[in-house]
Amino acid sequence: MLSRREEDAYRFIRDFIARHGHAPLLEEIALGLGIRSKGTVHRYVQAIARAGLIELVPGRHRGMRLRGQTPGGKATLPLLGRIAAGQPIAAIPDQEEIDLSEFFMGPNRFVLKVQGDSMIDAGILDGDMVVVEQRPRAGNGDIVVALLDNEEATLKYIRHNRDGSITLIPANAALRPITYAPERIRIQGVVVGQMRSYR
Amino acid sequence: MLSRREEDAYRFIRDFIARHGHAPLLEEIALGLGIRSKGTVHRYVQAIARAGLIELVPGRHRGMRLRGQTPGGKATLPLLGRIAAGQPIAAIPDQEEIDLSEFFMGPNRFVLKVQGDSMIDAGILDGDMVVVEQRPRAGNGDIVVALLDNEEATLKYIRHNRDGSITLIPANAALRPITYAPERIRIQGVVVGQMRSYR
DNA sequence: CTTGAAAGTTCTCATAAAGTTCTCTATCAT
DNA sequence: ATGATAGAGAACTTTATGAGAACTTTCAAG
Repeated sequence: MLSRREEDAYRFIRDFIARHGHAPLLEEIALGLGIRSKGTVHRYVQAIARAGLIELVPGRHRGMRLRGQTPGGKATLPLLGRIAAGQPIAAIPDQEEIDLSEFFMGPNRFVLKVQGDSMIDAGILDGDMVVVEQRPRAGNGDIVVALLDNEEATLKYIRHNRDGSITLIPANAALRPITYAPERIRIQGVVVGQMRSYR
Repeated sequence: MLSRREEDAYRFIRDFIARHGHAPLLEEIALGLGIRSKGTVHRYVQAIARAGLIELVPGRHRGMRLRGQTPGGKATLPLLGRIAAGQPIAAIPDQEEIDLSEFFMGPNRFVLKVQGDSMIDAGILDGDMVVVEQRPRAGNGDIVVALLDNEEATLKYIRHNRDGSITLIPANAALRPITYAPERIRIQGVVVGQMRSYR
């Protein structure tokens, strides 16, 4: 359990490492927190290490390493900023941390692993995970998990037509949209998120 | 069996922790309940602790911790199975769960919001979040955050050439790979994950 | 390989801020 | 009446925060 300033120091260290690629000096932390005494900063760093959030190499300059934990065991990562071609990383002022559980969690949700390339032009690749919210209805343009004739499940864009029929539209130039009678389609859920892990 | 006001205080504490990530001060609770005496609040907090609803670290500022945490706070979603065009959802036996923190969390990681289309063919779209692991070196084919001339940050595939030069390769047919002298490039990190939220 | 500046470590001191313990008063239902 | 519930506030203790001196170790320049 860190105190307020200790937490400030921890966040500073974390962002500093992400931005610079190496840990800050005590004096740099002090500057960042508006403190003049590096002795005080040292005390904070020790507390953070004792809390298990960083690893220390005593004596060594910049001798801190992050550990893969966050305060409170919460699944949060620092949101450093935006990256765009042609500009350095622009800090996002309003939001400092992204909470993975808030990003994806919700009632009636589950995850599916995607196989195939039918949604590749929508940025959903083979092997990706999609977060699906179970829901019997969807809006036009939603990406849905649709069960066709109670046999085939597919991941497609959906469009409800005037005549009541339903068109499932793949995001892949090699595939064609197909229109079905509404009774042949059952919507199992709507895609609300997508994630991918590079190994 | 808390009294009415004790229950009020408990609810306030719970909400406060959910909102701020740390426990409130006695004075903050007092303010929230419209009480002026922190002595009174202290009595309530003690009662709540005696009832086993929170854990106290005596003396410590903000020294409260929730107990009996609802498991709803865990960042896991059920992994139902695979979805592929042409087949029903193939249930994965043993209702697996996917832990978002394990999926993305790790030391030295941070998140960037992507702007632009330079990696669109790699399934990284404008507005996506990428999880970056800070690391000064990358392997061929990794997607990296590269700082060019200490000025421009970009997201590209990387290739190390025989002669020591470095080629940054966009995943967008409209853009061309460019080769740079190694001293012009600094690798800020390697993309280890990507996520997107549909609203 | 030496050496000195820079960085980390260990203290002590001071003050502000927060928690703890009291006592006192008032209301209200039994 | 009596005990449970509410609240105020004073007095006191402990933490949290910060400054800075003195010292040791690291690191890089020569």
